[in-house]
Parts: sequence; structure tokens; C-alpha cells
Amino acid sequence: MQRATPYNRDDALKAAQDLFWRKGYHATSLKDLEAALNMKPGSIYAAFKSKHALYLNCLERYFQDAVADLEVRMEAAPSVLDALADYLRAFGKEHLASETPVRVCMLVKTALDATDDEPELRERAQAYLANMRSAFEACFRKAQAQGELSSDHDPAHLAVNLQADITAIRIEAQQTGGAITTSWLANRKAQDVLALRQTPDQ
Amino acid sequence: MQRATPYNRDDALKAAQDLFWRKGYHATSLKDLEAALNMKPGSIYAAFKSKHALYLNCLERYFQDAVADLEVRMEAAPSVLDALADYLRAFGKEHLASETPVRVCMLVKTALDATDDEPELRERAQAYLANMRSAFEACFRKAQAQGELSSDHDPAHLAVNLQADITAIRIEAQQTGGAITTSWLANRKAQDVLALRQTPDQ
DNA sequence: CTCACATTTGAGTGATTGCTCAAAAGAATC
DNA sequence: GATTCTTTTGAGCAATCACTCAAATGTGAG
Repeated sequence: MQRATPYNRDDALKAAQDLFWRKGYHATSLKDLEAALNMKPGSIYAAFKSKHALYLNCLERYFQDAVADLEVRMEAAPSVLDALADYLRAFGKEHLASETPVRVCMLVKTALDATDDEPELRERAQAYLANMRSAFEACFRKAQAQGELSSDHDPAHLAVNLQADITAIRIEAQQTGGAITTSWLANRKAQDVLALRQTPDQ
Repeated sequence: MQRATPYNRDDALKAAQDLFWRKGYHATSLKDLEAALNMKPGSIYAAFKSKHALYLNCLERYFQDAVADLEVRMEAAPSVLDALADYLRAFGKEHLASETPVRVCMLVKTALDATDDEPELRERAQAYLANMRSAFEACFRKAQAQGELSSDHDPAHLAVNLQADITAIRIEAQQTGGAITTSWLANRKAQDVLALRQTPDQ
């Protein structure tokens, strides 16, 4: 009986997240996970307790990555609206083979896929999505504070709209596999964001 | 051994479609189907051959209903753009308990949920979605023919955008269960459609 | 009523599901 | 090197999966 090198928790979570993201909760079997994590069932359960708990762990990881990505983008950009427009356009870009292809947000996919048998999956996904929405709302508030966005607009509403546009672009991206229609759609939605900018002192 | 009354194929398909639509392909077991269709496994397989084939049958049914619904709406409306705007707003309306609640389009859900193990499900769903997109494109062409829409716009692009907006509204509707944010979003996207209308003889 | 046919039945198929646990293997301490 | 502790192993668990088929039951023709 040979022993594998002790598992690396972060590598395992990353692999599990990618697998769950691609196949969804129900279609992913423990056999699949064993292969992806290179771990035997006993090790998986010792480390993550259950398939359910492992999924929740991956979901949280995904969410935190998403929040971090948005924060980095916002800090680096001088203009909020430009940053959001770039954010949208990024989903429309064809990705190289080495990168992760653009897929539907794992939070959205989870919320859609979860059945009444696992209410916790849906609830957590929706909670994370609400959190992301608040982050977008904060972006628009910042744009207002910087005089880039008229105070006539409701940041909460704009956040709803932005999240909807992102979801739509990503669905288009996943289904077409990065065709030109996706980049066109992303550009169009990005223009909608930029059109919010108020012409100064008019 | 008692015998049930012979099954009604259309009723059974309707029940199966609703169940598949709600739970998705993987999460729906034959036990679930037996209960929903009130049929024993043998009868189900005699009538529909397999779970896979039954799902494809339901998907086609769903698609044909969707096409028929759009056609009815377009025939009844004097203005194409008004009809499309109404179409969008309809997804934002809170539905009464007796009606089917607004859910994510079954075609989209199928395309997202399908794994590489069942490529046919994904392919068929995407083919139906492409067909719907063509129908939207035809609507915009009709609007151009009627002078309601400037010929500057590309109907194919507008169709992509419209389909994206519909998907986004329905996702919002399903997740919030028909909250006011959904109707707000639907109204906003409807306004985008109406904004395409060219002011005559300007 | 009798017989031939069509349809439903439901126990049961092998395969797979998520998951467990006693034993084996390495690491750490003395 | 002996002992203790931690971690991995993988055969195997009960339950469920999609699915089958011989027998039971209804239906229609003569």
C-alpha cells in the first residue's frame, strides 16, 4: 500500500472548484472528484466532511476571488465607469488556451441548479450574489462622489442592471465559446455604462 | 394488480416538462418522473424510450410553445417594438399563484446544465436558442420594413442583445421570486427597445 | 363468450451513488 | 530504534440510479 504525498488544501479546493464549476453539483460524482483531487474517498471526507460541504467551500472561494478581482480593478482605475466598462469588455474577449475560458458565474449557475433538496446551496449562492450587487452599488456611489455620475441615478438600480448585463454576457460567452457576437454584446453593454457619465458643467 | 387509465401523452409530456424545467436533467430521477406522470417505469419506457429521449421531447415542446407565444404576440400587435417591449415587461410582472411563475428559460438552463456526457442536450438547446434568435431578428427586420426602426441598426445584433436582456430578466425573476427589482429591470430593458424607435421624418 | 392483441404492472436487474472505517504507512518525539 | 500520533488507503457499505421483462389486465374483433 503506497501513500501519496500529503494533499495541499488550496490546490485541492482549486481543482474541486473548477470541476464543480464546469459540471455542476449534481453531475459531479465522487469518482470525478477523486480523480481531479488525486485523493481517495477517505481523504476527501477527512479533509472536507462531505460533498455538500466541499461545494460550499468552493463556492466561498469563488466568491472571495470575485470580490478580490473587482477590488483590484477598482483600485487600479482612476475612473469608476471606465473600470466597469473594462470589466464588462473583459468577459467578451476571447481567451487564450492557457487561460480559464469565460464561463457563466458559478454563483448564478449554483443558484439556478440548486434544487429544493439542497436549499443551503441556493441560499448561499444568492447571498453571495447580493453581496456582489452591493459591491457594484458601492462603485456607482463612488462614481457619484467623484462627480462622474449624476446623482439622479439610483446606484442600487444601476447595480441590478450591471449584474444582469454581466450575467447575460457570460451566458453568451459560454454558449458561443467566445464568438464575435460576445465581444459585440460586451462592448454594447460597456457603452451603456459609459453613457451614464455626465458631461461636466453642462 | 390494478391498471391505471391509459396515459394521455400530452398531459404526461406537460408534467415531465414542468418537472425537468424546475429540477433540471440530472436532479430529476425516474422516481420523480413516476410520481409526476403517474406512470410506472415500464410504461414510461414504452412511451418515451428513455429519460434522455423524454427530456428531448420536453425540450422540443417547450421550444414550440415559446415560438408560438412569440408569434401570437407579434400578430396581435400593430407595432413590433411595442410588442417586444411588452414581451420584456411580461417577465417582470409578478404572477398570480395560479399561473406558472417566471423562471429561467428552459433552453438556457439546459444549455448551461448539460455536461459533456450528454452533448445532444446541449446541442439541441443551443439550436433552439439560435432559432429563437432568428425569430427576434425577423421581428427587427419587420420593424425596419414598417419604418419603425432605422436601417442603421443591424437586426442580428439587436436580436443578440434582446435575447441577452430576456435571459437576464428571467434570471433575476427566478432568483428574487418576482420582486420589484425584477419589474424595474424589465421596464428598463423595455425602454431600451422603445428607444430604438426612430422619430419619423426628423 | 372467446380469443388475439395492446398496454400496464412492479419486482428486480447490474451499475453507480455518497460515504465509512479498520488497517497500513509515514512523521514526530523520545 | 521504539512508541505515539496523524494521515492515507481502498475495499465495501446501504441506498439509489436508470432501466427491463414476464406476467397480469384491459380492449376490441369475430
